[in-house]
Amino acid sequence: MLTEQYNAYSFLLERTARRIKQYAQYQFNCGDFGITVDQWSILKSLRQHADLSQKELAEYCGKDQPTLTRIVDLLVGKNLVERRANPTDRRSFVVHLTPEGERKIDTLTVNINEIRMHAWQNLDEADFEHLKRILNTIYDNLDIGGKS
Amino acid sequence: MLTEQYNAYSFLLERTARRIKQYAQYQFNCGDFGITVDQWSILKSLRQHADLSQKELAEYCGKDQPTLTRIVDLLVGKNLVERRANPTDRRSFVVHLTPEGERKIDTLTVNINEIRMHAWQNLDEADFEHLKRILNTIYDNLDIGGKS
DNA sequence: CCCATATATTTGTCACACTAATTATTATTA
DNA sequence: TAATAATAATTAGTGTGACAAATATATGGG
Repeated sequence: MLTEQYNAYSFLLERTARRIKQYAQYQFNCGDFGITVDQWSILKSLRQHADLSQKELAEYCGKDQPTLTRIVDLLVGKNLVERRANPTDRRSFVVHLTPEGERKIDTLTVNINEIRMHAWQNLDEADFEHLKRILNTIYDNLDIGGKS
Repeated sequence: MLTEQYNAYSFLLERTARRIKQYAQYQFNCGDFGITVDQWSILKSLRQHADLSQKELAEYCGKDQPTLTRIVDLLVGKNLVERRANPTDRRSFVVHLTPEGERKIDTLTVNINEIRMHAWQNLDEADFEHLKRILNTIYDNLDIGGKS
């Protein structure tokens, strides 16, 4: 049965993704960063695009809205971001980095970049290009709703 | 900042893995398979290696033991597997496919292989080889405990 | 045999993903 | 304008992942 191999590839991909996250989270914990890997990705997104609405933030980070709501809850609890009224739409908030959030980013950026780098040892530019193309191909193959 | 790109690669990999699982689960739900993607991977493992202990099963599936315990609980609840006493070690069980579990596998295998295949359209053998090598390299780069 | 240590499983807690349903608000259109 | 549909955010429910602690059993050295 030849199609069995696709199961194997899927497995390999999921396993590797889990390991990347697990490794990063492990290092986060060792360094007492006081934050999870996913929370960090929200902060980083806000640094690059200030004051996004939760919906925009969800899309940008590739998370769904309920998940994003909860992550924002946790970040609010840590005083790293705050919800501000959206002047043009009272249904939505904009998520704003607090000064403490800004400081957190400045403090951790170098450490975290170094942690992230570990995954990619022994690989070269050509590998990255391959990987990027392959992953994007897969991603496009699986567009369920066609909402993009 | 050059190291930022590694964040992007990590993001891409996690996003693609999520999408693969999400797509498969979506199709599982559409087909009323009555089972999750992870539960399916347990059943498949048992088909290939009958009557593994939970620890062996966890290792083989790449899940940790508490997670596996809970998935087995769910499968037991659906009468697809059963826990049997391990004759050589009273601490452990062996997980055994019930006739209903066997039937479930036979019924779904063809459908699921087809679902899995969708992810890999527009890719060729060389791509698979690249991907496999790159993912395994990353996996090996991130061995935390060195327990393998 | 007794004790310390190791192992297999379970339980508890927190975080995240997905679905469905709810609420409040905005946009549309009849 | 009034009714309807669409949208942003939330909540609830289930499943999964990681980690720590608890329990029961095995195994080794004295």
